[in-house]
Amino acid sequence: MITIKDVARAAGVSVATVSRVQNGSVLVKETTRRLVGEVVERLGYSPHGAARSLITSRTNTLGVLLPDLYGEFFSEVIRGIDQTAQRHGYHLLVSSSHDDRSAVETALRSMRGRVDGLIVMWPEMDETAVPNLAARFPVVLLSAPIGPDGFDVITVANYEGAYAMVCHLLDLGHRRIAIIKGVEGNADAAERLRGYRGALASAGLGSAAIEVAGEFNEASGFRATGELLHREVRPTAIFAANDAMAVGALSALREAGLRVPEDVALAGFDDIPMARYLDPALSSVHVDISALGEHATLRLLSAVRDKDRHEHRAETLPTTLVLRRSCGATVPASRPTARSGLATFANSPL
Amino acid sequence: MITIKDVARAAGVSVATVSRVQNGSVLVKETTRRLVGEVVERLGYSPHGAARSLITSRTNTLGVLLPDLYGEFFSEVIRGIDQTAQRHGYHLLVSSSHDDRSAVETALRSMRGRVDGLIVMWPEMDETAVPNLAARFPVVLLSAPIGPDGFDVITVANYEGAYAMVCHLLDLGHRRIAIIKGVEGNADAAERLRGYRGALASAGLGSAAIEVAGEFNEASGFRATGELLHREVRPTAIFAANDAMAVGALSALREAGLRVPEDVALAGFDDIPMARYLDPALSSVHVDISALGEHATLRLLSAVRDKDRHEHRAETLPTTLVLRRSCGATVPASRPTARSGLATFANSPL
DNA sequence: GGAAAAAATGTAAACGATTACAAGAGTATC
DNA sequence: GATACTCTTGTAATCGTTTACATTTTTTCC
Repeated sequence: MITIKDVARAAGVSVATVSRVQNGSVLVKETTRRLVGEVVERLGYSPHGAARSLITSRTNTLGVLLPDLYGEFFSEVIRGIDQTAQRHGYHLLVSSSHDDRSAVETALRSMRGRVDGLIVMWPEMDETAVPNLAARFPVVLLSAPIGPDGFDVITVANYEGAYAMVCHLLDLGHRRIAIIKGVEGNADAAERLRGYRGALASAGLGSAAIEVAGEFNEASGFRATGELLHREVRPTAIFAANDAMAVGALSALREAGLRVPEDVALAGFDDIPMARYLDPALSSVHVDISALGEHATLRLLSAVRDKDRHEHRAETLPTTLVLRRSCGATVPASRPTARSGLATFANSPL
Repeated sequence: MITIKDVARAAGVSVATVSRVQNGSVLVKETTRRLVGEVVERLGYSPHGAARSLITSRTNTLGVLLPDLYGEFFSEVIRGIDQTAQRHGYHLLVSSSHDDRSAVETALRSMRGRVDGLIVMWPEMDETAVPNLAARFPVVLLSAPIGPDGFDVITVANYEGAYAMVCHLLDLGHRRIAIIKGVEGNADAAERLRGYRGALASAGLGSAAIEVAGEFNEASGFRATGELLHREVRPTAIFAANDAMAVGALSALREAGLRVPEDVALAGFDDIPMARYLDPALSSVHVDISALGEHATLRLLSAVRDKDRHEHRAETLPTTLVLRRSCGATVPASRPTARSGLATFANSPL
């Protein structure tokens, strides 16, 4: 492999000069610059990243720790992170499947000296994990249920979104509204549940809650819906704590011969890209998922570059209600309006 | 930041000993091992990745270059890569948006000394780019239209898959079958088109081809379908060269008040996870997308570990026809069978 | 108890870059 | 022509590890 020494020798200059040319230093005569440039080109030299990182103590890389890489949600998060990082000249080191504490710690250790900062999405996290996270390099947390002591935290307006959606279902006249809950111990799931309960309570229906467990994936949404349909008193509306479960619910309802929204209304959370293409198109609480990644990256870059001046804060991304056919709002079936079918092309990231 | 020297000093041993303990060398007395271990723990030491890479010339990281990170297809590819890499103790450095030559070259340069090998998905690549790829580190190409001289290449049975799907549509009695083509210059797109033409030709319909341009995304599928519907002679079946375009086509057909499959049959390619949840569920040429990533990773790991013994080869992943409602096969609407709706849970990776 | 062998530890040279500092080469000024 | 600049280049230390080799300590065996 070609090193800087090879280039220096071939060009008849010192390694310092080659280094200076590579880094665009002004202290190089034009003729030398050209000479070295040619040799670099001819030999196909590219600097050794690790060596560079070692001496400069900057890697130009950001670490990303996600619970999983499966599904549209994480895909969108990564896309947001990647776009932003790339725009600022940073690479991405990704790692997934960190459900338990020790897996996260292992991943963290292995990142030292490889990244300048880290984005961690870990909704199951609790305060006891904090000490391990801090004091290595800047960290931005996504969906973590803790305050901004030591890191930036970015969350989604889960409570408000769920509250609004359930209120909407109430407005449509539903009184038996079920929720398919998210993963136990997951911060997003907990807040969405709280929003659901809050909305029911505000309508004086606090005791009418119908709650069934789910795990944020299609299969559990399918299963949970089957369970709901076997109860004596069937719900007239189902609010799934995320879209993946809503997709499973939709399959289960179709399978049971029930029409959506006529027999059972359905709503989800996240507004993943797929939501608008389902039939009926899925009403959901819209989250700008890639913006989540983008904000996280911007906070992290700020922390990385102004280590001193940067101050941590907690940020909450707003949610909006996206009403499509599945919840039985007044959107006509055959000719979808701006918010449901076709016109989504206008504001979709295609 | 804590370095190995700090640990050595605190433990009253040399850095060599600390290093040995860290790497589980057998040449360490048990008591020393414990002592050092405790100090490491107490100080929260973790070795510096770049320093380690520099001296060992192994990074334990694989690079991944994709055209994009958007959509279910790439998401699945990455998932396959990640799972496999992780299982073998490797990290992933990802980079996206490499449509043109120079972007790829830049990305390549910046990877030296940061990765042990590279997976490049670059369907628009041509032979002239080969010299730049080789001679740095092991490279595995996905969907590249070139032979295995210098790297491993993994492709999908595009021709066969498209051929089979179009034959199926012919079997169903369709005679005016349109194709929404993929990106110009894209190897996968070209092969799928060739399969379409081949199938028509085999039925003596070579001159009846109806071809319209597309770009592998929902919007272009929508647009292309609109175009098809405005022709004097409407096709009775549409074969989209990938599922994303089929999704757009489905929206356009629904929008035009046409029933699928009764008025127009529809089929896609890739069988992305979303396909089974559409209504009607989308018939598609199934590609085991995450297996694509997995195979690429395994080939690369082999190349990385047995640099000498490893020999390059070209591998083609088989495709299978997945018939759901959208193409008008004999799958009943209300009770989906094993291949279409519900039962997909059984073999899906949920 | 002492020599030889085995086991444990330490010393120091790498790895490939960056960069402070020193030094050499021009060039303007008197 | 010497002095004091500026501009360009080179020398060598440094980053944090690993590891060959040297050295010390412990064990074995007679």
